[in-house]
Amino acid sequence: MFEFRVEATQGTARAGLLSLPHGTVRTPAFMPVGTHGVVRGLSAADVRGTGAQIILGNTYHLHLRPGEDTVRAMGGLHRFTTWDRPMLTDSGGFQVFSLAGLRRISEHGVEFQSHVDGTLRTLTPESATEIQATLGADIAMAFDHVVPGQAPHDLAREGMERTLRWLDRCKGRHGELVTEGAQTLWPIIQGGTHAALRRQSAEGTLERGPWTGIAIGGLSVGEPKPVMQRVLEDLEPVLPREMPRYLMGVGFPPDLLEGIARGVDLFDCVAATRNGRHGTAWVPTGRINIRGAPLKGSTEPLDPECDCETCTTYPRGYLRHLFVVQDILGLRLVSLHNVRFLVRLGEQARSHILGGTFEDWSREWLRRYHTRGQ
RNA sequence: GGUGGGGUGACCGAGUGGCUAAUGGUAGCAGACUGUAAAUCUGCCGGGCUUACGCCCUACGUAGGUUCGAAUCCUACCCCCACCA
Repeated sequence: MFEFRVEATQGTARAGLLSLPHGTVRTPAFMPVGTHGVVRGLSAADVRGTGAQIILGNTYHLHLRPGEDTVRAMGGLHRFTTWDRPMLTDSGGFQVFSLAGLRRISEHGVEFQSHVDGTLRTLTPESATEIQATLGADIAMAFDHVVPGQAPHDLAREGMERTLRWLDRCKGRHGELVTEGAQTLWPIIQGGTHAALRRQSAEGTLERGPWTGIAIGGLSVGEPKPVMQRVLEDLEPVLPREMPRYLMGVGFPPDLLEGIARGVDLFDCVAATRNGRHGTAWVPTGRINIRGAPLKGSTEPLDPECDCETCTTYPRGYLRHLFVVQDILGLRLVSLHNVRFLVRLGEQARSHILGGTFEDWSREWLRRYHTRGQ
């Protein structure tokens, strides 16, 4: 249980197998985000059909609705959602960042004004851990303090140091609550864009181990892409080889490949479903605006190279029509494609790492994506 | 035939002497979105010229008129709607 085995490497890119209570995840892998216990707009069968091996849920959102006790009473997160494969719950740490303005941070924890009904809710390292233990995903995340990408050194240091102190509390509570083998807790590296802080965060985190996996948080929150890549490069040699690395909240297709090249094994991102709902689809030649005039009347598949339901069934002109008339089917179909696109990108990267062709393939893939096809 | 109301940019619809190339919507076009407060948000939206500040044309049913100045006031005409005969 909670084993990770690196099967092959190419440069710093890795292919591996992560064993979890509800199944094994072949990495690199993209994890669709199901904040409220649903990958927005998609059924569990839809998500299974994309080849996704593991999905996320969110502590803060599931705590508000329906409440972790309700989830437990219904048999836990897997039974609740009918998703029987591995799951991970995010701790609510990201909401410290995304709900800035609705929250107040102290050493004790974070006081949120619920975005649903305005009531005051407090999340602490202990309660976030308890909620996640009750929800019962395979992996729980430590409650961290995320700061913006442009955060100055002092603020980044404060967030990073607090995250370490909170990690001790999460770990302590998790040890008390969770039966060995039922759920694992992963820590999160912070430190903003500051190399020394990142290294300090990684070392401090590893000292507090052992861990079955480690996450890199606080990236893709407003900093330039080269900065994110530099942080990953700085961190790579510091992280133990036999530990899965999860880059939180990333990303767009190129970000996946750039991350994989720098040693990342797991990703999650809302962009696949959000962009899908907003009418942007990813294809090998870049992005496509589904509502765009050029798609009117087109009988081409969205992505001729894709094997998803959307691309093998509906022409572009029809997908555009669904967005124009604002039918919910359009949101589902494009979300479905985008999720499949990222999942497949992970699958392709994996097979190229195993075959020793990752670097060339990746370079060509990125060139084509950025060139924007005909 | 009479009385009353009305004709505004692709559409709906404000405006009733200067701040009006004309409020708002809709449609259209373009863009953004990275551990989900998002089926959301932003920009453009008469034509031409200019890198830009800006400039020039055309425009509020039609034609005339009043005025320094009119979508807004006056006259005639055309058309639409309601009610009465």
